[in-house]
Amino acid sequence: MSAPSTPDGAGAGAIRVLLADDQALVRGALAALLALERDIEVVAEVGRGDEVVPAAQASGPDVCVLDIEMPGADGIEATAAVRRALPGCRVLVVTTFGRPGYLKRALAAGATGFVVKDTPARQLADAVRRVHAGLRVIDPALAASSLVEGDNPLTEREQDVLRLALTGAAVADIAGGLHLSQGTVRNYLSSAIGKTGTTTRYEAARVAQERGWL
Amino acid sequence: MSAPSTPDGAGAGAIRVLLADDQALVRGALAALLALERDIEVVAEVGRGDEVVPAAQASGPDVCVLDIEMPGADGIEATAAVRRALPGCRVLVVTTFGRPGYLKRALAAGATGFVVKDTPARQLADAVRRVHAGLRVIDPALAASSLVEGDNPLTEREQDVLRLALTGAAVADIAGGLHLSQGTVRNYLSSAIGKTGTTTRYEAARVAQERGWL
DNA sequence: GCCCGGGCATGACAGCTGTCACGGTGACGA
DNA sequence: TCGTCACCGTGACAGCTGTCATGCCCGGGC
Repeated sequence: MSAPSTPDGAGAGAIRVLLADDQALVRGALAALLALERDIEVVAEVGRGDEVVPAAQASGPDVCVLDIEMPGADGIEATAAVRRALPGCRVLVVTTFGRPGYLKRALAAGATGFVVKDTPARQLADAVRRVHAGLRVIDPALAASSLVEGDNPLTEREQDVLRLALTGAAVADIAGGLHLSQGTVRNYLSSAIGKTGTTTRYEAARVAQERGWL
Repeated sequence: MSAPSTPDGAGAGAIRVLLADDQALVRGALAALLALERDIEVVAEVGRGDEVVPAAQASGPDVCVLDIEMPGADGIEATAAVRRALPGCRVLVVTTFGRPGYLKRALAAGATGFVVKDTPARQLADAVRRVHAGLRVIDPALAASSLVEGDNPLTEREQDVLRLALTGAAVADIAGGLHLSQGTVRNYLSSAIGKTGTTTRYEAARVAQERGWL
């Protein structure tokens, strides 16, 4: 495979890529996949969100390929941090769950591309190239459902109580954790249940999470 | 990298591998990783559990590398089906969640190996070789926690009601779905809550799922 | 200055959840 | 034959959940 010229005129240099995924096997496999491309070079691999920026600063990638669910910091936080620390570096988010809420937050955080792990493997390298060229790479179906779903209707406090509800905490525990009264917590829960169209706080939390609202 | 001789004396032939994972990107990346090994050949890739046996029959793999969570049939069902249909074919289960319950059921279904996606990438090929040689490949930490946790204490009916509880169904819905009275359902739920050491049916269902009891 | 929304709170209420006691039936193993 | 276990059921009860009405305070936008 011949090496194409890079859009910014840098000549024969390969696209330098940093990979972040908490699963070592998946990360290594993705590195192997990208290493097949002569114009792409994997220069760093990390397994935690909070290792992305230090590793990027040390290795100087052109593109960061980031999973979302990682310890230390999630991929969206890492995206924002990368954009701040290395403005010339572009971010491609690669995630298991194609959640419209994730897509929106990723783009808001500065990601150039967003693909899900259902994507055919051969498209990953192309996505990296396109992102490197400054082109948007977003799964069309996901973009469509993101438009349909609209913005997150939950207030900050509603999100707070739902996050604790996800852990199975009782109203009294949530109240204690957020320094609110139990009645207030019940009001926020009830409101969140209404906005998600569910009947219990557990369902509300799950649906909010699925939509990327949490 | 030189090709080692195979343990069964088949000579220079590479180990034929079938890959099953519902995420195309992960599946393709794993195929790329294994394809780097001169003694391993990926002969088929499928994305659904119920495609495993037909594909295996068509391609004649020595080892099937199976994810667990797949549409059509999960990797444990696929393991049992492969062992029945092609007794000479060995199975290596590769999964995201290292759940002791999964491990036990996978081994009971006939899997020779069981690794989690936290495994370093370079160990996958070695795991495939060892499984091909008939050797057990099991993550030691997982094996240890599997022994500690003991068997699944839930009765069939308790599992049934917890599965429906996972979907957020109310007692009346669960009763209707299983043709039981509401009181009976509450008794089973209460018993399952006790056995999982939780306080709500949602937590009980989640914990049971985490332990591989569901 | 007014209006609106979010945050926070109290209180009342209907219905649900989970626990517990008790009991019948059938299968199975000793 | 007996004991045990799972399955199934009823009923009572305490406490929790979710809804709803109502109201205050504060900050932002018009």
